[in-house]
Amino acid sequence: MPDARFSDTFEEGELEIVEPLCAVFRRTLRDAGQKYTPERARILDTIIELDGLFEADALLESVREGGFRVSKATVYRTLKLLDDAGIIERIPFDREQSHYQLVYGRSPGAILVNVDTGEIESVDVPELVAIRDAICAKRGLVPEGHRLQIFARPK
Amino acid sequence: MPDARFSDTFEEGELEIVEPLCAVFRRTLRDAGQKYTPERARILDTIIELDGLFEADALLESVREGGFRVSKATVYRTLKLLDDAGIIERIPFDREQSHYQLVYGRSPGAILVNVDTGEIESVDVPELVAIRDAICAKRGLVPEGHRLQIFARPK
DNA sequence: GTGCGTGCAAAGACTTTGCACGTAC
DNA sequence: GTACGTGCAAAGTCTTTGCACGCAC
Repeated sequence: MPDARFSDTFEEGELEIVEPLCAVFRRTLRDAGQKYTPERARILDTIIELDGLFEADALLESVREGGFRVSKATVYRTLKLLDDAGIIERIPFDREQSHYQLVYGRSPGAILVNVDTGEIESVDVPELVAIRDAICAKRGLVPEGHRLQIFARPK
Repeated sequence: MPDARFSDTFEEGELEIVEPLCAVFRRTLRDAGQKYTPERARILDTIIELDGLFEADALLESVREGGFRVSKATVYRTLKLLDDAGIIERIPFDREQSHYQLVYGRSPGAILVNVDTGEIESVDVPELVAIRDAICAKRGLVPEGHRLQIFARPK
């Protein structure tokens, strides 16, 4: 199995990533006195392979492909670390398990949910930032982030 | 205790409600061959008193005030009915229980979350509809709804 | 009178945690 | 060598469900 610790499969046409994600994660961990283990590296790598939009159990399954052994607990613990590091974002859903999305270095967008098929797509919505900031400014708040979910069905 | 079945405490300056919410609910139930029970009436009334933004356990507690006896199960079952009827909307949150919001007759808006205090406010964002519709149109989808959460902290 | 609704407790789904062992630094 | 991390299984949280009884229509 490949050693994910030094790979960087994250490539987006839209914007230039100056630093591999794994380096970001490693630095964040080190700054908190935490360790960059093979499990954590492998999990981040798998998230990138999944195109950055996934559920915890699907991630676990993918991580285990090829015989890599990880526990559910480690996956959940790593997801929380990645969330805290601002690399991914947890997206809670109705009557379903949470989804997670890669967000680091991407412009904040929306989740488009096809209510017929359950299919989920990530959409860029740059103008949301202005809307959000205006709402916060009016109340003397500093925006920390936002999340938009759009539900739709085929015509 | 007051009989909620015939009261209508829902009043919004912003828009005119032509029909009491309880009447909407009652009609929806009847159309589905279901019954308008005191429990259901009381729960809807309490939601209105809570200004239409609440969590399931807070609702249960409020409903029980004054000695009214209801089970948790009935509250959850009624919430699902109200959601299906388009009167309220379930809003799943991170690492927390879901929140619910009164939406019937209101323009679709956003939830503003103060990440320091956990306080939650409902905000009108009419321009979201256009954004949403444009995204759906581009993909040949019919919009069913949307949901925006904004996270902010005091300056 | 019949079918839908209710309460209770138990089950469920997803996620988190305690503990003993293992390993990155 | 010393935290910190891991796996396992058990516990937690919120929510849903099965069943017997009760009530709205």
